[in-house]
Amino acid sequence: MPHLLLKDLPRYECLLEAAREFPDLDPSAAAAFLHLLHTSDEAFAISDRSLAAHNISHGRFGVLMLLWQGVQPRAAKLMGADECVPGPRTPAALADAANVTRATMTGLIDTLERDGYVKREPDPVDRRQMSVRLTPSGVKFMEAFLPGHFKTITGIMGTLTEAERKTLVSLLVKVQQQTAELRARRESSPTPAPG
Amino acid sequence: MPHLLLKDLPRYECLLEAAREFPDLDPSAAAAFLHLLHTSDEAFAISDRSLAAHNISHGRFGVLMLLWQGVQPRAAKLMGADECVPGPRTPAALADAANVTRATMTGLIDTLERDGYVKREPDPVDRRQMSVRLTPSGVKFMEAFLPGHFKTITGIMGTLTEAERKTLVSLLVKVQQQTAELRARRESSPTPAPG
DNA sequence: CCAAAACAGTTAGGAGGCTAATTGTAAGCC
DNA sequence: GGCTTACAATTAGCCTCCTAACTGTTTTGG
Repeated sequence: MPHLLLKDLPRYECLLEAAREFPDLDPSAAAAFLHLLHTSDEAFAISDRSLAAHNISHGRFGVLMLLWQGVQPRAAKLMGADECVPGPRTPAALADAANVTRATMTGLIDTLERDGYVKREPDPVDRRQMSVRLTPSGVKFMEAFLPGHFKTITGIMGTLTEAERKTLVSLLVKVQQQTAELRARRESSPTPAPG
Repeated sequence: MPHLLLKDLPRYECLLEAAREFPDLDPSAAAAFLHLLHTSDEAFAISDRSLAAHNISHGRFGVLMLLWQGVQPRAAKLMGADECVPGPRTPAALADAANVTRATMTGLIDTLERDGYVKREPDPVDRRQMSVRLTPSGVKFMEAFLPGHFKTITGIMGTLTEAERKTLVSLLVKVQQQTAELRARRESSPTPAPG
């Protein structure tokens, strides 16, 4: 569902051929890039169907996960907290944790509130802030939904052995580090280094 | 830009911990899944900036690539054609190749036409059909844009050796096959096999 | 030969992203 | 105390994707 990606990826031999015409084209890099996006897209689509069957989107699901760690101690562990931390509560903190803008978070909370999964409450101390909480209905949804969703994800990766998964993650982490560096480089120096 | 994904992925030890509470959670599968989507998202964002700097989106870029193979023989090789094939021309064929709906393709062609990169022409034989072609301006754009874009993609994967790229692709292909099977299974049997 | 079905493309309306502008509240500073 | 700045959240408006409904054209078949 998410990006537009070609249905059929070019074969590697074709990239090799094309590289003769385009000196800037690195065939193995292009192949890795295209396969990465394509595979992620497919995996995302499977996961999305699992969510859509319960009338929930990936965005909303992320918010529910973030809120859930404040409700269920065991959920906190899922999200990377060493101990039981309350987790984000304000729209701003949620937006930061979920990596979306505050405006987007407003929209997500709107629909979650409309569906009865979360509730906004004004902060008694700072009247600029709101506090967002899972409703009992939201907690119930997570309890009911998560096991099946975990199975779906396991199914997607079920074809890889433990060792292969480990290798895959280590390669992906390398790419992540590279993208992080590229982003840092671009942010810090719109003017490339002098000299 | 595309999906909402948590900014910080849970660490593997946390997933291991959490798996004690959720019997359906497979820690290594979840880790692989999350890293796959996250890495793809980062790579996509880098590529998207490269495109956005030229006021073009991934969707529009895909359409331009599809049309370009009909103009430039060397471009055809990039797209996986064994020989110089004319490539898709009608909105329906483009939508099919790009894996989006026809309605979406209408919108993409609208904006590309507005920006002067493509042109719609009525089919003289079948008056239901349109024929979409790159304008000279569109061809010029591709010639000017592609080398830099190839460099961007190469940069993203630049941290991996040739061997690592090969390994990565082979693992991703395995996952693709799995997702394809999962999709086929779901499509063919809403009613699971009898007996 | 003409009605029905199939098909190409578009339009209408929805969801979830984004940026930019607004509103209301808190904090800092004469 | 009151002015200015900073901040939280929302609103408004745009983009790209979707599905569903609509328009016009071709094909099919009695």
